[in-house]
Amino acid sequence: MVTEGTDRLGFLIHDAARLMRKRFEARASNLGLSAAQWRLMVRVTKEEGVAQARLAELLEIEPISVSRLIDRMEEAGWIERRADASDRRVRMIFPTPKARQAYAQVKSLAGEVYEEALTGMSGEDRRILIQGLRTLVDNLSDDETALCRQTNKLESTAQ
Amino acid sequence: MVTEGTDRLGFLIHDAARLMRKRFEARASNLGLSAAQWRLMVRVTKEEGVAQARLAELLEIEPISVSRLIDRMEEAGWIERRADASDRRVRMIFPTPKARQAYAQVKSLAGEVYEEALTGMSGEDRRILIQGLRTLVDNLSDDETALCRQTNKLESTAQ
DNA sequence: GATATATAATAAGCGTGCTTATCTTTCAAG
DNA sequence: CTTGAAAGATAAGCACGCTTATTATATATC
Repeated sequence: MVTEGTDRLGFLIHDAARLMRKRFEARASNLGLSAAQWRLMVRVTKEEGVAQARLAELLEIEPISVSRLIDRMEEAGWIERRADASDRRVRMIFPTPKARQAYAQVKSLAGEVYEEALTGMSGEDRRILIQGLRTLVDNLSDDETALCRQTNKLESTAQ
Repeated sequence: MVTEGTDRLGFLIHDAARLMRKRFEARASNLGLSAAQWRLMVRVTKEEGVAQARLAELLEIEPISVSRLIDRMEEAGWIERRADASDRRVRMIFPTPKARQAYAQVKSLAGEVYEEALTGMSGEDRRILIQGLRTLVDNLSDDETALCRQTNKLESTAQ
């Protein structure tokens, strides 16, 4: 089954992700919040006190990447590490008051970017685009992370 | 107009791009070719002898990024720099025989990844997904790069 | 209880993007 | 010509992802 334009899919998605990140960061530049930091902030806000290792699972990045992302976010005053009394290996991550205050603002800012991105598309086409992206992500997710994906789905329906 | 799931668009596209790059690079690992290097190789193959500054425009990345990408690709034997006789500031970029030989193989490899990504989607949904991504990229492209996008479109229809 | 394995976090170093600054070369204005 | 602006390439240094290795702590097994 050959759909016209499919041979550019990788380039298209790469460009879409890049432009979306760029537009978001331009909007959030006054806050000094990057797209990666925003992704982490969403998780930490929904699940306060989460351990770094769990964050790495949720964000599907490596623990070391979380560690350094959190270094910068802690320095910028977005989150703070606290020791876990029951397991001294663990650092529990909490949003700061600054993060809690900024959350709603950044969320609506992200919504604006999405609306700009989808301008000119019908509701039905938007639905198919989103669903197509979900299918694509499912198709490309490794089997060994399937359990983790299930968990994410349950959470996202609960939000 | 609120379409269900739209509030996750940024996360979805980010994940899709990440997984696609990851899957491609896993497949191309025996060749030692990254996704970024493949994007550049496609351009250089279609337009031999292109200058680095022009490559930066085509790829929509910064000239310095092209410079370092090419450093590594030259070292790996994918491309070569040649001096431009008429303008000694310019480095003309050519694919090596090795690149020409690998091109078809990598192209079909990319096609396989796209097919895996789209598994389970109807032809019509694929068409809408691709068109939606095109719309999104157009919507988010800055006005100052509009001329460049026009150029790209003309080229891609000609391929 | 001692020891082996597993887990949480971090360190070191690389790839690919970025911004800002510098160097060389070209070209245009006087 | 000369001089100054523009353009091509690169350097330096940062963000955010990665792999591989290390340290500290928990836990399981003998």
